[in-house]
Amino acid sequence: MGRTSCCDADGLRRGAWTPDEDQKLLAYIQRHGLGSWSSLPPKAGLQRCGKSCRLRWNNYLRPDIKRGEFSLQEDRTIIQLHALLGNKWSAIAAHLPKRTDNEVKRYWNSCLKKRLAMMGIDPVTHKPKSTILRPANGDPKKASNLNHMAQWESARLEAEARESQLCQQELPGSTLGSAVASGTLLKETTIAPSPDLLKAWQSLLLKPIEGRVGGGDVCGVLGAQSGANYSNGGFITDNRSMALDQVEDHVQTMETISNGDGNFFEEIADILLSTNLDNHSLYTDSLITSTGNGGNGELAGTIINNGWNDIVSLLNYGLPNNLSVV
DNA sequence: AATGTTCGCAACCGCAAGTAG
DNA sequence: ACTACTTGCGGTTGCGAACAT
Repeated sequence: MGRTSCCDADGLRRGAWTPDEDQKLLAYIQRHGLGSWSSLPPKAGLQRCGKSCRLRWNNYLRPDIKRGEFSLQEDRTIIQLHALLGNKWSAIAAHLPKRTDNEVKRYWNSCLKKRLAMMGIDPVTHKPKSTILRPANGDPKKASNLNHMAQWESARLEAEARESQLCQQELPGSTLGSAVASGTLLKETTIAPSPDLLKAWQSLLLKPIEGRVGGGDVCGVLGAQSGANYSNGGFITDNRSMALDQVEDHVQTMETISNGDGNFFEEIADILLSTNLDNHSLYTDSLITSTGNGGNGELAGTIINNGWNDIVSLLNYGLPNNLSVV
C-alpha cells in the first residue's frame, strides 16, 4: 500500500484481495490442506506471495473466525491479559476463541485503549495516570504496588458492575452474579493456560524470590522493606528457604497441570487456598521475620496479600464463560 | 452539498525464531 | 557450526466509509 514490496519485484499482486483470489485460496486449502505457504501461490493459481496468502487465510478466510462485536467477557479478558502479558497479541488471542491476533490488536488500539485512558488508566502500564495514592512513606516501590492494585481493582469493579447490570437485565433472579462474585464459576470452567500465561504466572510467583533486594511488581514489597538489610541477608531465616521450596513446588505443580487435563485455574485456586495466602502465611510469616521494626512486616503482608488477591481476581472475574480447553 | 476529519479494517513491513540442508 | 529459507509476530500504513463542520 504505497510502499515498495518484495512482491513488486516478482510481479506479484498486492493490496486488497478479490473474491476470485479468495475462492482460489479457499479451494486449494480445502483440497490440499495447509502446507508450505511459500510454494502454495503458484499451485493455487495465485499471483501472491506466500506471506500474503498466509495472512489472508489467518486473518480472514479461516472458517473458525468469529467476526463482529466483542462481548463484555472478551473485553475483560483482553484487558486483564494485556495487563499480564503486554502486547502479546497472539497469546491474548489464544484465550479468545475464534478471534485473531490482528483483530484483538486492532480492537485494543481502536477501542479498549481509549476506554482505559478515559477511565484514567494508562493503557501501557495499566496504572492510574494521576494516582490518588500517595507514595507510601515516600517509597516509590510501595506506590508502584498500590498503583498496580488500584488498576486491577478498578477493572474488576467495572466488570463486576457490568456483570451485575447484565444479570439484572437479562437474568432476573439468576444466580450468575453471585456465582461470579463467589468464584464458583471457576469450578464450571475448564481452561488450560497458554505458555505465555503460564510464564507470566510463574514470574509473578518467583518475583519476590528473584527480586528480593530490588523489589518488583506485585510482590516486590520485600525490596521496599529494607533493601540494604536484605542485600546482606540479615533478615532471611530458615523459614524463608522453606517458603522458597514451597513456591518452587507450586511452580512445578503448575507445569504439571498445564501439561495435563486438569482444570488450570481451579488447580491454581486450590494452591492459593492451600497455601493460606489469605493469612499472609507464605510471605509475611515465613519470609518477613524479625525485622526490628515490626510494623513493616504487617504492611508488607497486606500488600502481598492484595497482590495475590489481584491474581485471584483474574482467576475469578477474568474467566470467560465461553472458553474451553485449548 | 462540499470538504475535512475520524474511525474501522485489511494488508504490508521488518524482525526474530525456528528449521532444513 | 553455518547459512538460507520459512514462519510467526507485532507495529504500521493506506483505503474507504461514516461522521462532523
